[in-house]
Amino acid sequence: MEDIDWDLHAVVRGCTTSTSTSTSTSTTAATTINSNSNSNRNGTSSGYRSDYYPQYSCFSGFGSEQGGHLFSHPDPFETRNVIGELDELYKTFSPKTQPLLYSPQACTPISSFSSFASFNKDLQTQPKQQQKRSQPKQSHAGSVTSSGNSHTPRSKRRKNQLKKVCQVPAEALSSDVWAWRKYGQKPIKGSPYPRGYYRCSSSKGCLARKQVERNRSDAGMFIVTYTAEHNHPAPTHRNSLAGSTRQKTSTPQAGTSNDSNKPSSPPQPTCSSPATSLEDELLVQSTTDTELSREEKDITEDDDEDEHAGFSEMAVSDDFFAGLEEFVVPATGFFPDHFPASFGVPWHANNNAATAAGSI
DNA sequence: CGAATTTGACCTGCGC
DNA sequence: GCGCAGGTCAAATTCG
Repeated sequence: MEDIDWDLHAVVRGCTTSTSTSTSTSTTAATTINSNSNSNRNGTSSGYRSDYYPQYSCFSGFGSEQGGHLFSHPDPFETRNVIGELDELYKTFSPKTQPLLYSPQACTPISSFSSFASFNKDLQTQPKQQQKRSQPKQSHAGSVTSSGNSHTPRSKRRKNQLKKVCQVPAEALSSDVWAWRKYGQKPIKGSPYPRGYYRCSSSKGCLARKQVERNRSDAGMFIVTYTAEHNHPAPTHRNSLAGSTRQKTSTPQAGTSNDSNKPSSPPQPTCSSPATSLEDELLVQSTTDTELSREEKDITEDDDEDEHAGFSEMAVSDDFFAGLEEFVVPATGFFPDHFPASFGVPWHANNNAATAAGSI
């Protein structure tokens, strides 16, 4: 419960932020953060496919060194040059990949950051909050840790993992063909929105992971970080594999006037993907937050907003997209017919998410 | 009943 | 070296 406190504050801040900025980022850029020991066994087979997200651009770069300079461009909106560089990098990163589908206008690498994590940290200048987690360690799962994924000692997680960060519109989230299963959610310091952790549920052995976080500056955008790659072909149907992703929408959350806005998301089984749900969650949370904190807007620290607002990075390794070609959609088309419902996404419908957020 | 989500706890990396 | 924050696990819960 104590967390609530934290959350609320965060919420408040988020509210402010989201409302105030929101313009800077409608574009996307991509950056590959750090790469090394990620789990891609065959860097070739599967990966993140840029065409998958036609709407937002995808770039890829390498480790922080390169990635960093990539986005160090002073003017966030001077995409062209940057893009060119990105493109090169991208090629470097995935030589065999096809040309990026992103369009210059669409993508605007804004800020430069070597790693998303650090990026976040930078933003977070607020005083450290005391964590109340100093609880006696239980020998329960603690050690389990390593056992769970004995192969991947957490140790190298942060340092050597290949991460691909991208900023995508809410709609894009739902367009994800992969089946993701949520395995955790955490409030992120300095961010009003919690970060959701998802792993590929299509294949048990798949190490692909994804983190979804709402953009502080632009509530309409989500920061998605992909880690590792899929070791299996993308499902033809988004939900073909994990079709059972729960869609808790429903329920009597109807109270929210927002519902009226959304096309009452046609319960299309196929459309309701994990992605959607996560999207919902985040959205809901933010929404809730917004409502809650509306009054405290001022509290916010807008400083960061602007700065990161622009950062939309997307590093996509071709692998990711391998097999997704079918999903490639014309820049205009945006989504394949598979995900029509996604749009109607119950932004506020998911009380679950709300609950989660609130309970945090 | 099986699968997905939620949530609290634990572990590791990283900054100070 | 210490503490914080992020990331992951797994039990419990919920839902189809």
